[in-house]
Amino acid sequence: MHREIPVTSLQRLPVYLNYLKSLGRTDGNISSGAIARALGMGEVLVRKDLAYTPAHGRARTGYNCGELIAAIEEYLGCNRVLPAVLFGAGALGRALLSYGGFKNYGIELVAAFDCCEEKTGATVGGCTVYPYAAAREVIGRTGARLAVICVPADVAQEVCDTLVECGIAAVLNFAPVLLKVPEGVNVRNIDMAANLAILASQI
Amino acid sequence: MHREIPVTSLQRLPVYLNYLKSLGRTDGNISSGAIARALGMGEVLVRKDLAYTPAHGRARTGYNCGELIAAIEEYLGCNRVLPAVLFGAGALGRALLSYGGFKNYGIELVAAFDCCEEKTGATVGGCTVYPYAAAREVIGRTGARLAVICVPADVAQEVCDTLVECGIAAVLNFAPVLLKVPEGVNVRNIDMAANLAILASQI
DNA sequence: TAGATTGTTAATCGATTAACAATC
DNA sequence: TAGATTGTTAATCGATTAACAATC
Repeated sequence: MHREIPVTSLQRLPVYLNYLKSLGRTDGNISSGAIARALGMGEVLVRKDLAYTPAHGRARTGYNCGELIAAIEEYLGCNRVLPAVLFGAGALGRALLSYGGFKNYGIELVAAFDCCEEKTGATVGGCTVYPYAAAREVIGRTGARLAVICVPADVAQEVCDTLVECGIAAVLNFAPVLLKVPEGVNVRNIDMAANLAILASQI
Repeated sequence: MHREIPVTSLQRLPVYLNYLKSLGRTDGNISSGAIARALGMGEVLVRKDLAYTPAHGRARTGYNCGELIAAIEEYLGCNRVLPAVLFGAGALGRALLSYGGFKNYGIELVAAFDCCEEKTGATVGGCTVYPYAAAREVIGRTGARLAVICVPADVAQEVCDTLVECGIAAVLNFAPVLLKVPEGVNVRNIDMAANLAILASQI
């Protein structure tokens, strides 16, 4: 029936979701054309993207706002609660632990880890910071399959290897290194400095 | 001669740069094939990407490591120092202010702004935190054309409008909103929660 | 020279856009 | 009904990959 969603489409779903939520109304309809104009994209693209979700538009009227939001949230899995762990309780790590935005997508940071003894034992954003040695036990106990890496670049691969061993299936990596992982483990990289550099080079 | 670089290629240049630097040698040669294997990409793609920079490989020997690093750095403008400002001195903003990685790309955060009076006046990562009212003066004085937005989603557009008025040409936006900007202003978005959600949905 | 590697031109692949029939 | 809008099939566009001549 439907082919698997392309990553490009998947990346746009949270954009639609943010926009729809920002409208602040769950009743009434909205057309793909209206969404497209608001976000500066093609309307066919919007319809194609939404077709991967359980959303179902109606000719002449468009999509019901509330239903559309619910459909995207269901597709992205915002309704279940998925536990995630974070490695590296530095400034960025602690910022992420304090950040409330993950719960909108049904993700909860349940534990943090740091190699530095001074940081372990503390609680940040409701998460206890454990030493690395506790990783296997805590990951096993919480059932986390999702991890965030905020450690310095030179130890990121080592940390990642440990995570994979502990059964982590997906990693959001903030360290500026390309992590080597076995097939079946999914990695997304966010290099904030590189993103700023790309903008700078275009000025 | 050369067409303008596609954004996809531009995004890979920092990846090559990180990898080459991680090798820790500036003498000796490296082939596009070796880079490709290490990073899991096609070797023709690597050569095409590098062809946008001033790098010049030699048949049979490949690229000189030091020259290649220098060429990518030159292309990305890592050698000049470009001033940038940051809006929103919350946990994420402060983490970015303390982060040392921008200087590798010739970018320096020179000032921060926050609407909260309690935060203004402080110094984080060598940056003074100013009130919003000082934006025009400080941006004018520093000559910053690059800005980072770390404010909550509901005020991001407002902050962005101010920035554009102050002559900012490029914005790195961490708020989960699609910013409306006039033509000629470049925006890149980093939605950290959405990135984690994309991974989570694929588990 | 022979062979490895570059740089470039042609082919392929996938994503976006255009066209349009279905339908409310 | 007429017209707006969806969902889908075909066309286009751009990026990646393959093929290959140049060359060190």
